[in-house]
Amino acid sequence: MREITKLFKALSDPNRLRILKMLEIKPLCVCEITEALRLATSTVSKHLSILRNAGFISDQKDAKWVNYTLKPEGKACGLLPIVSAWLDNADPIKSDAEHLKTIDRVNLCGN
Amino acid sequence: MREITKLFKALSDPNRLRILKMLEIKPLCVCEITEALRLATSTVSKHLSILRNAGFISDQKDAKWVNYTLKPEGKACGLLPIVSAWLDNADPIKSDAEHLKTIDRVNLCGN
DNA sequence: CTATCATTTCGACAATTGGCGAAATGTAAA
DNA sequence: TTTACATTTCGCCAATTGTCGAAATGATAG
Repeated sequence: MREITKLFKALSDPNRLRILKMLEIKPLCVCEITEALRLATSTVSKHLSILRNAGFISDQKDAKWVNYTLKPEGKACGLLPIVSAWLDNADPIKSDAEHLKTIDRVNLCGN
Repeated sequence: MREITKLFKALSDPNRLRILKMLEIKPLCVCEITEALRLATSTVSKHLSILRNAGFISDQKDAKWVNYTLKPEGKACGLLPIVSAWLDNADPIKSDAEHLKTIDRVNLCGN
């Protein structure tokens, strides 16, 4: 029961939904997501830990960065196709996708 | 976006999930749900308004009582089959179903 | 018309949540 | 080994949430 409510709590925040939709496009590191959402790094890190803990995403170290990716297996992701389709028409989602094209981790974080 | 997060917030509380599962069995009035969950009536009423507002349930007046029922149409209920299956194995759900058999609104609320 | 009674609304309170900046962590490069 | 820097953790604060009891509501029954 706790597992299940944790899963829905994770989906209850607009910034976390934006993160999931951006990860649908490609894996991203914390600083890229921070730039896209315009939140403090620590805030983004906390959102990511909530999504990871609920089973939606996982992380892999890559040089200086931590890449986050959608986790295709697991109970949680049975919902994602449905939710994802709803979100395509929601407000900041399309502009996030555009914004993402202009974001480059090397430019963002120094090289 | 707000619509969608409202929907997930509604599913983020264990007592509200218990209510949805009980309504899957049969329509219930507030006092029956109150007895099943052992919460204050006002608390149950608020949970029901959150579920109604998110599009999961609707209410019909029936003599002295207000019957709540699952709402089969609407975006919200696309999720329910999936969620419902998860919950079948969750902890208080089965005992709620048993408990429900012994609950009668006429006995509960005087006649 | 009045009284009853199921339900909703209100006000209060403790607990949780989302946000921030600062400090800690840990890894990669020098 | 030491430095640099991306990320996480830690306090803190304001806002939201789940809960209750009391008061308001509103419809039914007498």
